[in-house]
Amino acid sequence: MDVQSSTSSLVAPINLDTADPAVLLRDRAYDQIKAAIRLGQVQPGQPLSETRLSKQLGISRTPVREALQLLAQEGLVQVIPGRAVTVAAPSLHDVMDAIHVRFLIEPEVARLAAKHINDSQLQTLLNAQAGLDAAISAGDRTAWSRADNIYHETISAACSNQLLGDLALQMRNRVSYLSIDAQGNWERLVVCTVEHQHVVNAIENHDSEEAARQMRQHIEAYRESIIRRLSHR
Amino acid sequence: MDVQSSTSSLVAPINLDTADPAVLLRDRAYDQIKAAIRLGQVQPGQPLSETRLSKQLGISRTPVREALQLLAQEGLVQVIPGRAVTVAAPSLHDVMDAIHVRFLIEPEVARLAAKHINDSQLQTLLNAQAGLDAAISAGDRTAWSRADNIYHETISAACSNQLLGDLALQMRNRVSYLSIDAQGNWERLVVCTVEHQHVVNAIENHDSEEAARQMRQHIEAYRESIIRRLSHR
DNA sequence: GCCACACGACCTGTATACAGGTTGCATATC
DNA sequence: GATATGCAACCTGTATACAGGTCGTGTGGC
Repeated sequence: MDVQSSTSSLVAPINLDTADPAVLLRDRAYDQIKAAIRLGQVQPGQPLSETRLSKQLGISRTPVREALQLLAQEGLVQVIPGRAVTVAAPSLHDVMDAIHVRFLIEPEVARLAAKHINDSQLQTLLNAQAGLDAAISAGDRTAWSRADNIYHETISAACSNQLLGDLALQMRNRVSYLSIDAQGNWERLVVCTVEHQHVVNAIENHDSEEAARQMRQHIEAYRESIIRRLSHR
Repeated sequence: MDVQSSTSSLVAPINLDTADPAVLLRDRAYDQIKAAIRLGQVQPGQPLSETRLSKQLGISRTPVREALQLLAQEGLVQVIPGRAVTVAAPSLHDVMDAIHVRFLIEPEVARLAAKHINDSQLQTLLNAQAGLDAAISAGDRTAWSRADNIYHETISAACSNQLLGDLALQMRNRVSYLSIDAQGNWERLVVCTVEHQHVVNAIENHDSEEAARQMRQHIEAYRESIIRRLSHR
């Protein structure tokens, strides 16, 4: 079967009438394409034709093109000039490089978050953790993934260094859509949830060093789970 | 005087005949605009009109627009949707955030570079250091800046983690064009050159820990020089 | 049966056209 | 003289048009 068949529309058309016209089409296209990649609706290596996407989204090529370039800058798609745009298919080496960066950045994000988090953010974080726990109990991968996103976004937002927080999210997004990632491995998700709880506890206690330590452990465990999974095959 | 007067062309027209047609106009526009910002030919806060730039470069708005969006993603320009694109004018807080990230990343870059640098890269690095020394002796700011760029680019390239190296360069570019930066302060440049030498020595000896330590000290000294300079006024 | 080549569909990169909104200035009004 | 108002230039966001190149297919030759 042709994987790039246009029979299955990867993205829903953008409703130009109801949506807020102040939101740029570029940004809406960006969100839709990014979501499609993260939900695994398009596989790594698969081509993303500007023309086809623009038809599916019901807008012109220009905003689609701009959205793809944003995604390329973030490493989610790969642009081969003059030929094609494909969903990025990072090598194992690339993945390890990204994890290395996460290992440098995220413990510091957690440390700062423990210091600077405000009440409302803390509440969001606790809710996200509760969502992770609930998803584990219910055996619901999708719900877990959704809560996980909120979890990481909240910590990043709480770290009081927007640049650092954004980088942390970007590094995470670079690999989180890959099948190599935790999503596929239920046992890893269970352990991961416990690790998350440790970080939350430290942040709730405003214990910066502990938060950093727990996050470091979390990333390290994440790294090892990937290595283990690969050598397993 | 009108700072955005079009009498002084900020960028040179792109020669469409001689240049390699395989290089996208977008990338050439990107290089030109980036250079203009880094050379201080356009000041932070100053508007960059797509229309005017496209006329000055002799190309259409499309590639100019794409170049500006790349620069926006890297934090060199700020886009205010529907209104204007301006040269980014980061606040002191923003600058400190970027330095914080550099403090996390660059020591690791130096550590890895000490491990993985190859002979050709090492030669380039030694040449760059010689260029820094020579520029100091000659009192030539421009030459120093040029050698400094090569210096940092070489270390980043040598660190064997392209993502990390690219991030390091990006964080540096975010602030290096500001007047707050070292460029304006000759004494800082002299000290900076010595610090660079220490890093080079460690890398040449393949002493990873020492390279990381020296780079950490370098960033810390850089941070303090900025604070000192600001409180000075 | 296998390889070379030509054709055609498609796609990207760039240019241009159009619409809506913003800014700044000049004029009018109080 | 200060403030409100209307207008005009300009600028961005989006759509569309055009040119060149790439890839796959199918045909012809061996």
